[in-house]
Amino acid sequence: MVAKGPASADSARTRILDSAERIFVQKGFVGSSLRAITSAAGVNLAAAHYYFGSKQGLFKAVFCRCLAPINEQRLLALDTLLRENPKPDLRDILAAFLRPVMLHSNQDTLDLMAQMTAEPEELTNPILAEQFGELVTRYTAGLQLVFPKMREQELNVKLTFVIGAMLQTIFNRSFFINVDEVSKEEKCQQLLNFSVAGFLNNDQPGIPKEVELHD
Amino acid sequence: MVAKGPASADSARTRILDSAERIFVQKGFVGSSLRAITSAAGVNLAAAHYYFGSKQGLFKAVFCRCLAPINEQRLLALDTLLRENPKPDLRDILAAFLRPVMLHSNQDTLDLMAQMTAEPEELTNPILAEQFGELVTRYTAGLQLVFPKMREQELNVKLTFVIGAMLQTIFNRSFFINVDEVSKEEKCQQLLNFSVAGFLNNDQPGIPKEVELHD
DNA sequence: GTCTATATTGGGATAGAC
DNA sequence: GTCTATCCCAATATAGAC
Repeated sequence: MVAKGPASADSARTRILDSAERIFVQKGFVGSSLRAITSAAGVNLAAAHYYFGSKQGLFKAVFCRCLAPINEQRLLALDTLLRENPKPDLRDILAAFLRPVMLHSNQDTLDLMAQMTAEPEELTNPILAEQFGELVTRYTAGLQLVFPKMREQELNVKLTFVIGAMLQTIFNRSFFINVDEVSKEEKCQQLLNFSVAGFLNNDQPGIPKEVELHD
Repeated sequence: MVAKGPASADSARTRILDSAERIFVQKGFVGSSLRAITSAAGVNLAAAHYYFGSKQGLFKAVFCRCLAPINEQRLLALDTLLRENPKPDLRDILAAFLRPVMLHSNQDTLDLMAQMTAEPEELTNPILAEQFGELVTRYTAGLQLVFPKMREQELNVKLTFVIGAMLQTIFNRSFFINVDEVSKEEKCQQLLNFSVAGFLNNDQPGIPKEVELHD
Protein backbone atom coordinates (compact mmCIF):
# COMPACT_ATOMS: atom_id res chain seq x y z
CA MET A 1 0.00 0.00 0.00
CA VAL A 2 3.02 2.30 -0.01
CA ALA A 3 3.14 2.81 -3.74
CA LYS A 4 -0.06 3.25 -5.69
CA GLY A 5 -0.55 0.08 -7.66
CA PRO A 6 -3.16 -0.62 -10.33
CA ALA A 7 -6.65 -1.00 -8.90
CA SER A 8 -7.18 -4.35 -10.56
CA ALA A 9 -4.12 -5.88 -8.96
CA ASP A 10 -5.08 -4.84 -5.47
CA SER A 11 -8.60 -6.03 -5.83
CA ALA A 12 -7.46 -9.39 -7.13
CA ARG A 13 -5.27 -9.77 -4.07
CA THR A 14 -8.11 -8.79 -1.80
CA ARG A 15 -10.56 -11.09 -3.53
CA ILE A 16 -8.18 -13.98 -2.95
CA LEU A 17 -7.90 -13.09 0.72
CA ASP A 18 -11.67 -12.86 1.04
CA SER A 19 -12.47 -16.19 -0.52
CA ALA A 20 -9.53 -17.85 1.23
CA GLU A 21 -10.87 -16.63 4.55
CA ARG A 22 -14.26 -18.15 3.87
CA ILE A 23 -12.95 -21.48 2.61
CA PHE A 24 -10.22 -21.94 5.22
CA VAL A 25 -12.87 -21.40 7.89
CA GLN A 26 -15.19 -23.94 6.34
CA LYS A 27 -12.71 -26.65 5.44
CA GLY A 28 -9.58 -26.01 7.44
CA PHE A 29 -6.10 -25.57 5.99
CA VAL A 30 -5.53 -29.11 4.73
CA GLY A 31 -9.09 -29.45 3.44
CA SER A 32 -8.91 -26.25 1.39
CA SER A 33 -7.37 -26.24 -2.05
CA LEU A 34 -5.86 -23.27 -3.80
CA ARG A 35 -7.97 -24.26 -6.78
CA ALA A 36 -11.19 -23.86 -4.83
CA ILE A 37 -10.01 -20.58 -3.36
CA THR A 38 -8.85 -18.98 -6.58
CA SER A 39 -11.82 -20.12 -8.61
CA ALA A 40 -14.19 -18.75 -5.94
CA ALA A 41 -12.24 -15.51 -6.13
CA GLY A 42 -12.59 -15.40 -9.89
CA VAL A 43 -8.85 -15.40 -10.46
CA ASN A 44 -6.40 -17.89 -11.84
CA LEU A 45 -4.65 -20.51 -9.76
CA ALA A 46 -1.27 -18.98 -10.46
CA ALA A 47 -2.35 -15.65 -8.99
CA ALA A 48 -2.35 -17.13 -5.50
CA HIS A 49 1.29 -18.06 -5.87
CA TYR A 50 2.13 -14.73 -7.37
CA TYR A 51 0.68 -12.74 -4.46
CA PHE A 52 1.34 -15.02 -1.51
CA GLY A 53 4.11 -17.37 -2.59
CA SER A 54 2.52 -20.50 -1.22
CA LYS A 55 -0.56 -21.90 0.43
CA GLN A 56 1.05 -21.33 3.82
CA GLY A 57 1.80 -17.73 2.95
CA LEU A 58 -1.81 -17.19 1.98
CA PHE A 59 -3.05 -18.73 5.20
CA LYS A 60 -0.81 -16.54 7.28
CA ALA A 61 -1.96 -13.45 5.42
CA VAL A 62 -5.59 -14.37 6.03
CA PHE A 63 -5.06 -15.06 9.70
CA CYS A 64 -3.07 -11.91 10.38
CA ARG A 65 -5.55 -9.72 8.55
CA CYS A 66 -8.26 -11.06 10.85
CA LEU A 67 -6.45 -11.26 14.16
CA ALA A 68 -3.96 -8.40 14.22
CA PRO A 69 -6.60 -5.68 14.66
CA ILE A 70 -8.26 -7.60 17.51
CA ASN A 71 -5.03 -8.13 19.37
CA GLU A 72 -4.06 -4.50 18.90
CA GLN A 73 -7.35 -3.53 20.53
CA ARG A 74 -6.66 -5.89 23.39
CA LEU A 75 -3.20 -4.52 24.02
CA LEU A 76 -4.35 -0.94 23.73
CA ALA A 77 -7.16 -1.57 26.21
CA LEU A 78 -4.74 -3.17 28.65
CA ASP A 79 -2.30 -0.28 28.33
CA THR A 80 -5.00 2.29 28.96
CA LEU A 81 -6.17 0.31 31.95
CA LEU A 82 -2.76 0.04 33.54
CA ARG A 83 -1.91 3.64 32.88
CA GLU A 84 -5.03 4.83 34.67
CA ASN A 85 -4.78 2.38 37.53
CA PRO A 86 -1.55 0.63 38.56
CA LYS A 87 -3.64 -1.74 40.71
CA PRO A 88 -6.23 -2.77 38.17
CA ASP A 89 -9.51 -4.57 38.73
CA LEU A 90 -9.74 -8.21 37.68
CA ARG A 91 -12.97 -7.65 35.81
CA ASP A 92 -11.48 -4.78 33.83
CA ILE A 93 -8.52 -6.89 32.73
CA LEU A 94 -10.68 -9.79 31.66
CA ALA A 95 -13.03 -7.41 29.88
CA ALA A 96 -10.14 -5.87 27.99
CA PHE A 97 -9.09 -9.35 26.95
CA LEU A 98 -12.50 -10.79 26.10
CA ARG A 99 -14.54 -7.91 24.70
CA PRO A 100 -12.65 -7.37 21.43
CA VAL A 101 -13.21 -11.04 20.66
CA MET A 102 -16.68 -11.64 22.07
CA LEU A 103 -18.24 -8.56 20.53
CA HIS A 104 -16.49 -8.87 17.20
CA SER A 105 -18.88 -8.90 14.29
CA ASN A 106 -17.03 -11.03 11.77
CA GLN A 107 -17.88 -14.67 12.42
CA ASP A 108 -15.14 -15.88 10.06
CA THR A 109 -12.55 -14.28 12.31
CA LEU A 110 -13.95 -15.98 15.38
CA ASP A 111 -14.15 -19.39 13.74
CA LEU A 112 -10.65 -18.98 12.39
CA MET A 113 -9.30 -18.31 15.85
CA ALA A 114 -11.12 -21.25 17.36
CA GLN A 115 -10.01 -23.56 14.58
CA MET A 116 -6.34 -22.72 14.95
CA THR A 117 -5.87 -25.17 17.82
CA ALA A 118 -6.60 -28.06 15.46
CA GLU A 119 -4.56 -27.01 12.45
CA PRO A 120 -1.14 -28.59 11.82
CA GLU A 121 1.41 -27.35 14.33
CA GLU A 122 4.06 -26.66 11.70
CA LEU A 123 1.62 -24.20 10.22
CA THR A 124 0.27 -22.59 13.35
CA ASN A 125 3.20 -22.41 15.74
CA PRO A 126 5.09 -19.58 14.02
CA ILE A 127 1.88 -17.65 13.38
CA LEU A 128 0.61 -18.03 16.93
CA ALA A 129 3.95 -17.07 18.41
CA GLU A 130 3.95 -13.89 16.37
CA GLN A 131 0.32 -12.98 16.93
CA PHE A 132 -0.21 -14.09 20.53
CA GLY A 133 3.17 -14.15 22.23
CA GLU A 134 3.25 -10.57 23.40
CA LEU A 135 -0.45 -10.61 24.20
CA VAL A 136 -0.18 -13.53 26.58
CA THR A 137 2.96 -12.20 28.21
CA ARG A 138 1.49 -8.80 28.94
CA TYR A 139 -1.88 -10.05 30.13
CA THR A 140 -0.19 -12.56 32.40
CA ALA A 141 1.84 -9.70 33.86
CA GLY A 142 -1.35 -7.71 34.29
CA LEU A 143 -3.08 -10.53 36.12
CA GLN A 144 -0.08 -10.91 38.38
CA LEU A 145 -0.67 -7.36 39.52
CA VAL A 146 -4.12 -8.43 40.66
CA PHE A 147 -2.94 -11.69 42.23
CA PRO A 148 0.61 -10.96 43.36
CA LYS A 149 0.79 -14.08 45.52
CA MET A 150 -0.84 -16.58 43.21
CA ARG A 151 1.48 -19.24 41.85
CA GLU A 152 2.15 -18.70 38.15
CA GLN A 153 1.00 -22.22 37.37
CA GLU A 154 -2.38 -21.63 38.95
CA LEU A 155 -2.75 -18.37 37.10
CA ASN A 156 -1.91 -20.08 33.82
CA VAL A 157 -4.46 -22.81 34.43
CA LYS A 158 -7.19 -20.30 35.17
CA LEU A 159 -6.33 -18.25 32.12
CA THR A 160 -6.56 -21.45 30.10
CA PHE A 161 -10.08 -21.99 31.43
CA VAL A 162 -11.11 -18.50 30.37
CA ILE A 163 -9.64 -18.87 26.91
CA GLY A 164 -11.26 -22.27 26.46
CA ALA A 165 -14.66 -20.99 27.51
CA MET A 166 -14.24 -18.06 25.15
CA LEU A 167 -13.26 -20.21 22.16
CA GLN A 168 -16.03 -22.71 22.71
CA THR A 169 -18.56 -19.91 22.95
CA ILE A 170 -17.57 -18.01 19.84
CA PHE A 171 -17.18 -21.13 17.75
CA ASN A 172 -19.98 -21.85 15.35
CA ARG A 173 -19.90 -25.57 15.95
CA SER A 174 -20.71 -26.81 19.41
CA PHE A 175 -21.16 -30.23 20.95
CA PHE A 176 -24.92 -30.06 20.33
CA ILE A 177 -25.56 -27.28 22.76
CA ASN A 178 -27.32 -24.44 21.07
CA VAL A 179 -26.50 -20.94 22.22
CA ASP A 180 -27.28 -19.17 18.97
CA GLU A 181 -30.30 -17.35 20.35
CA VAL A 182 -28.25 -15.59 22.99
CA SER A 183 -26.91 -12.22 21.86
CA LYS A 184 -23.21 -11.48 21.66
CA GLU A 185 -23.55 -8.88 24.39
CA GLU A 186 -25.24 -11.28 26.77
CA LYS A 187 -22.71 -14.03 26.09
CA CYS A 188 -19.93 -11.56 26.82
CA GLN A 189 -21.52 -10.49 30.09
CA GLN A 190 -22.08 -14.08 31.13
CA LEU A 191 -18.54 -15.06 30.28
CA LEU A 192 -17.19 -12.13 32.25
CA ASN A 193 -19.29 -13.03 35.28
CA PHE A 194 -18.34 -16.68 34.99
CA SER A 195 -14.65 -15.92 34.62
CA VAL A 196 -14.42 -13.39 37.41
CA ALA A 197 -16.19 -15.75 39.79
CA GLY A 198 -14.01 -18.65 38.70
CA PHE A 199 -10.82 -16.64 39.09
CA LEU A 200 -11.70 -15.39 42.54
CA ASN A 201 -12.77 -18.76 43.83
CA ASN A 202 -10.15 -20.24 46.05
CA ASP A 203 -11.45 -23.04 48.27
CA GLN A 204 -9.44 -25.89 46.89
CA PRO A 205 -9.24 -28.89 49.17
CA GLY A 206 -5.64 -29.56 50.06
CA ILE A 207 -4.29 -26.46 48.40
CA PRO A 208 -3.46 -23.44 50.54
CA LYS A 209 -5.21 -20.17 49.88
CA GLU A 210 -2.85 -17.72 48.32
CA VAL A 211 -5.10 -15.19 46.70
CA GLU A 212 -4.79 -11.70 47.97
CA LEU A 213 -6.74 -8.93 46.39
CA HIS A 214 -5.37 -5.45 46.60
CA ASP A 215 -7.10 -3.08 49.02
CA MET B 1 -15.88 -61.22 18.95
CA VAL B 2 -18.91 -63.53 18.95
CA ALA B 3 -17.34 -66.21 16.86
CA LYS B 4 -13.73 -67.12 17.41
CA GLY B 5 -11.84 -65.78 14.42
CA PRO B 6 -8.21 -66.33 13.57
CA ALA B 7 -5.87 -64.46 15.88
CA SER B 8 -4.01 -62.80 13.04
CA ALA B 9 -7.18 -61.26 11.58
CA ASP B 10 -8.22 -59.68 14.85
CA SER B 11 -4.79 -58.32 15.60
CA ALA B 12 -4.55 -56.81 12.12
CA ARG B 13 -7.81 -54.98 12.72
CA THR B 14 -6.59 -53.76 16.09
CA ARG B 15 -3.25 -52.69 14.74
CA ILE B 16 -5.02 -50.56 12.14
CA LEU B 17 -7.16 -48.96 14.85
CA ASP B 18 -4.10 -48.25 16.97
CA SER B 19 -2.05 -46.57 14.30
CA ALA B 20 -5.10 -44.74 12.94
CA GLU B 21 -5.72 -43.31 16.39
CA ARG B 22 -2.19 -42.01 16.61
CA ILE B 23 -2.08 -40.54 13.12
CA PHE B 24 -5.58 -39.03 13.17
CA VAL B 25 -4.66 -37.27 16.40
CA GLN B 26 -1.44 -35.92 14.95
CA LYS B 27 -2.65 -34.89 11.51
CA GLY B 28 -6.44 -34.67 11.66
CA PHE B 29 -8.83 -36.53 9.40
CA VAL B 30 -8.04 -34.76 6.13
CA GLY B 31 -4.32 -34.70 6.81
CA SER B 32 -4.09 -38.42 7.45
CA SER B 33 -3.81 -40.85 4.58
CA LEU B 34 -4.89 -44.47 4.67
CA ARG B 35 -1.54 -45.28 3.18
CA ALA B 36 0.29 -43.75 6.14
CA ILE B 37 -2.01 -45.49 8.59
CA THR B 38 -1.80 -48.94 7.08
CA SER B 39 1.92 -48.83 6.50
CA ALA B 40 2.46 -47.75 10.11
CA ALA B 41 0.25 -50.66 11.15
CA GLY B 42 2.31 -53.05 9.06
CA VAL B 43 -0.66 -54.10 6.95
CA ASN B 44 -1.66 -53.55 3.39
CA LEU B 45 -3.66 -50.59 2.18
CA ALA B 46 -6.54 -52.80 1.11
CA ALA B 47 -6.91 -54.17 4.64
CA ALA B 48 -8.26 -50.83 5.85
CA HIS B 49 -11.06 -51.00 3.31
CA TYR B 50 -11.73 -54.63 4.09
CA TYR B 51 -12.21 -54.03 7.82
CA PHE B 52 -13.72 -50.55 7.90
CA GLY B 53 -15.17 -49.97 4.43
CA SER B 54 -13.84 -46.45 4.07
CA LYS B 55 -11.70 -43.79 5.65
CA GLN B 56 -14.79 -42.37 7.36
CA GLY B 57 -15.69 -45.79 8.72
CA LEU B 58 -12.22 -46.15 10.17
CA PHE B 59 -12.37 -42.74 11.77
CA LYS B 60 -15.71 -43.47 13.37
CA ALA B 61 -14.41 -46.78 14.72
CA VAL B 62 -11.39 -45.04 16.23
CA PHE B 63 -13.44 -42.29 17.81
CA CYS B 64 -16.08 -44.60 19.26
CA ARG B 65 -13.48 -46.96 20.70
CA CYS B 66 -11.98 -44.01 22.56
CA LEU B 67 -15.06 -42.10 23.62
CA ALA B 68 -17.76 -44.66 24.28
CA PRO B 69 -16.22 -45.94 27.53
CA ILE B 70 -15.77 -42.41 28.86
CA ASN B 71 -19.34 -41.42 28.15
CA GLU B 72 -20.64 -44.64 29.68
CA GLN B 73 -18.75 -43.75 32.85
CA ARG B 74 -20.25 -40.27 32.81
CA LEU B 75 -23.81 -41.55 32.42
CA LEU B 76 -23.34 -44.23 35.04
CA ALA B 77 -21.98 -41.69 37.51
CA LEU B 78 -24.92 -39.37 36.85
CA ASP B 79 -27.40 -42.20 37.32
CA THR B 80 -25.85 -43.24 40.59
CA LEU B 81 -25.89 -39.65 41.75
CA LEU B 82 -29.53 -39.06 40.92
CA ARG B 83 -30.63 -42.37 42.40
CA GLU B 84 -29.01 -41.57 45.73
CA ASN B 85 -30.12 -37.96 45.82
CA PRO B 86 -33.07 -36.58 43.82
CA LYS B 87 -31.87 -33.05 44.65
CA PRO B 88 -28.22 -33.39 43.67
CA ASP B 89 -25.32 -31.10 44.44
CA LEU B 90 -23.94 -28.96 41.61
CA ARG B 91 -20.38 -29.97 42.35
CA ASP B 92 -21.27 -33.66 42.23
CA ILE B 93 -22.89 -33.31 38.83
CA LEU B 94 -19.98 -31.38 37.36
CA ALA B 95 -17.56 -33.87 38.87
CA ALA B 96 -19.45 -36.77 37.30
CA PHE B 97 -19.20 -34.99 33.98
CA LEU B 98 -15.60 -33.81 34.17
CA ARG B 99 -13.72 -36.50 36.09
CA PRO B 100 -13.90 -39.30 33.50
CA VAL B 101 -12.37 -36.91 30.98
CA MET B 102 -9.93 -34.94 33.13
CA LEU B 103 -8.44 -37.95 34.86
CA HIS B 104 -8.29 -40.13 31.76
CA SER B 105 -4.87 -41.52 31.09
CA ASN B 106 -4.87 -41.84 27.31
CA GLN B 107 -3.76 -38.55 25.82
CA ASP B 108 -4.79 -39.62 22.32
CA THR B 109 -8.38 -39.87 23.48
CA LEU B 110 -8.29 -36.40 24.96
CA ASP B 111 -6.72 -34.83 21.90
CA LEU B 112 -9.18 -36.63 19.67
CA MET B 113 -12.10 -35.18 21.59
CA ALA B 114 -10.69 -31.68 21.55
CA GLN B 115 -9.89 -31.90 17.85
CA MET B 116 -13.39 -32.98 16.86
CA THR B 117 -14.71 -29.43 16.86
CA ALA B 118 -12.44 -28.58 13.96
CA GLU B 119 -12.93 -31.64 11.79
CA PRO B 120 -15.27 -31.46 8.78
CA GLU B 121 -18.89 -31.27 9.89
CA GLU B 122 -20.07 -33.93 7.45
CA LEU B 123 -17.73 -36.29 9.23
CA THR B 124 -18.34 -35.29 12.82
CA ASN B 125 -22.04 -34.46 13.01
CA PRO B 126 -23.38 -38.01 12.84
CA ILE B 127 -20.69 -39.29 15.18
CA LEU B 128 -21.19 -36.53 17.73
CA ALA B 129 -24.96 -36.92 17.66
CA GLU B 130 -24.58 -40.61 18.39
CA GLN B 131 -21.89 -40.29 21.05
CA PHE B 132 -22.93 -37.08 22.82
CA GLY B 133 -26.63 -36.58 22.22
CA GLU B 134 -27.93 -38.56 25.16
CA LEU B 135 -25.11 -37.36 27.39
CA VAL B 136 -25.94 -33.70 26.91
CA THR B 137 -29.67 -34.26 27.25
CA ARG B 138 -29.37 -36.09 30.52
CA TYR B 139 -26.79 -33.78 32.08
CA THR B 140 -28.86 -30.76 31.11
CA ALA B 141 -31.82 -32.37 32.83
CA GLY B 142 -29.67 -33.04 35.87
CA LEU B 143 -28.52 -29.43 36.03
CA GLN B 144 -32.11 -28.26 35.76
CA LEU B 145 -32.80 -30.12 38.98
CA VAL B 146 -30.16 -27.96 40.64
CA PHE B 147 -31.32 -24.72 38.99
CA PRO B 148 -35.05 -25.21 38.45
CA LYS B 149 -35.65 -21.54 37.73
CA MET B 150 -32.69 -20.80 35.52
CA ARG B 151 -33.54 -20.08 31.91
CA GLU B 152 -32.47 -22.94 29.67
CA GLN B 153 -30.43 -20.58 27.49
CA GLU B 154 -28.40 -19.39 30.44
CA LEU B 155 -27.80 -22.95 31.54
CA ASN B 156 -26.65 -23.89 28.05
CA VAL B 157 -24.24 -20.98 27.92
CA LYS B 158 -22.70 -21.91 31.24
CA LEU B 159 -22.37 -25.53 30.26
CA THR B 160 -20.62 -24.34 27.11
CA PHE B 161 -18.13 -22.44 29.26
CA VAL B 162 -17.39 -25.56 31.29
CA ILE B 163 -16.94 -27.75 28.22
CA GLY B 164 -14.71 -25.17 26.58
CA ALA B 165 -12.51 -24.84 29.64
CA MET B 166 -12.29 -28.62 29.82
CA LEU B 167 -11.33 -29.05 26.17
CA GLN B 168 -8.74 -26.31 26.24
CA THR B 169 -7.18 -27.80 29.35
CA ILE B 170 -6.92 -31.38 28.15
CA PHE B 171 -5.67 -30.43 24.71
CA ASN B 172 -2.01 -30.86 24.12
CA ARG B 173 -1.67 -27.69 22.13
CA SER B 174 -2.38 -24.43 23.84
CA PHE B 175 -2.09 -20.79 22.87
CA PHE B 176 1.39 -20.60 24.38
CA ILE B 177 0.27 -21.05 27.92
CA ASN B 178 2.08 -23.93 29.51
CA VAL B 179 0.16 -26.01 32.02
CA ASP B 180 2.06 -29.24 31.51
CA GLU B 181 3.66 -29.21 34.92
CA VAL B 182 0.32 -29.25 36.71
CA SER B 183 -0.92 -32.76 37.51
CA LYS B 184 -4.14 -34.13 36.07
CA GLU B 185 -5.63 -34.30 39.55
CA GLU B 186 -4.86 -30.69 40.31
CA LYS B 187 -6.20 -29.50 36.97
CA CYS B 188 -9.39 -31.42 37.64
CA GLN B 189 -9.77 -29.86 41.09
CA GLN B 190 -9.12 -26.40 39.73
CA LEU B 191 -11.58 -26.84 36.90
CA LEU B 192 -14.23 -28.07 39.33
CA ASN B 193 -13.67 -25.10 41.62
CA PHE B 194 -13.70 -22.68 38.72
CA SER B 195 -16.84 -24.17 37.19
CA VAL B 196 -18.82 -24.37 40.41
CA ALA B 197 -17.99 -20.76 41.23
CA GLY B 198 -18.82 -19.67 37.70
CA PHE B 199 -22.13 -21.52 37.69
CA LEU B 200 -23.24 -20.11 41.02
CA ASN B 201 -22.31 -16.55 40.17
CA ASN B 202 -25.34 -14.52 39.32
CA ASP B 203 -24.79 -10.79 39.54
CA GLN B 204 -25.29 -9.85 35.95
CA PRO B 205 -25.95 -6.19 35.40
CA GLY B 206 -29.35 -5.76 33.79
CA ILE B 207 -30.31 -9.39 34.02
CA PRO B 208 -32.64 -10.46 36.81
CA LYS B 209 -31.47 -12.99 39.33
CA GLU B 210 -33.23 -16.25 38.76
CA VAL B 211 -31.02 -18.78 40.43
CA GLU B 212 -32.55 -20.63 43.32
CA LEU B 213 -30.63 -23.38 45.00
CA HIS B 214 -32.60 -26.15 46.60
CA ASP B 215 -32.81 -26.06 50.40
C1' DG C 1 0.59 -8.73 -13.74
C1' DT C 2 -2.19 -12.51 -15.66
C1' DC C 3 -2.94 -16.47 -18.11
C1' DT C 4 -2.41 -21.67 -20.11
C1' DA C 5 -0.32 -25.76 -19.75
C1' DT C 6 2.03 -29.09 -17.43
C1' DA C 7 5.28 -31.46 -14.25
C1' DT C 8 5.05 -34.09 -10.22
C1' DT C 9 3.15 -36.14 -6.39
C1' DG C 10 -0.14 -38.31 -3.61
C1' DG C 11 -4.80 -39.44 -2.41
C1' DG C 12 -9.15 -43.10 -1.93
C1' DA C 13 -11.04 -46.91 -3.74
C1' DT C 14 -11.43 -51.38 -6.13
C1' DA C 15 -10.63 -55.62 -9.08
C1' DG C 16 -8.90 -59.88 -8.98
C1' DA C 17 -5.21 -63.32 -7.94
C1' DC C 18 -3.98 -66.41 -4.17
C1' DG D 1 -8.56 -62.83 4.80
C1' DT D 2 -4.56 -60.76 2.49
C1' DC D 3 -1.95 -59.17 -1.21
C1' DT D 4 -0.52 -56.64 -5.92
C1' DA D 5 -1.64 -53.72 -9.29
C1' DT D 6 -4.23 -50.22 -11.04
C1' DC D 7 -7.98 -46.73 -11.99
C1' DC D 8 -9.13 -42.22 -11.46
C1' DC D 9 -8.88 -38.00 -9.51
C1' DA D 10 -7.06 -33.88 -7.21
C1' DA D 11 -3.39 -31.48 -5.14
C1' DT D 12 0.80 -27.86 -5.11
C1' DA D 13 3.86 -25.67 -7.72
C1' DT D 14 6.16 -23.79 -11.73
C1' DA D 15 7.59 -22.70 -16.53
C1' DG D 16 6.81 -19.75 -20.03
C1' DA D 17 3.70 -17.24 -23.38
C1' DC D 18 1.43 -12.73 -23.67
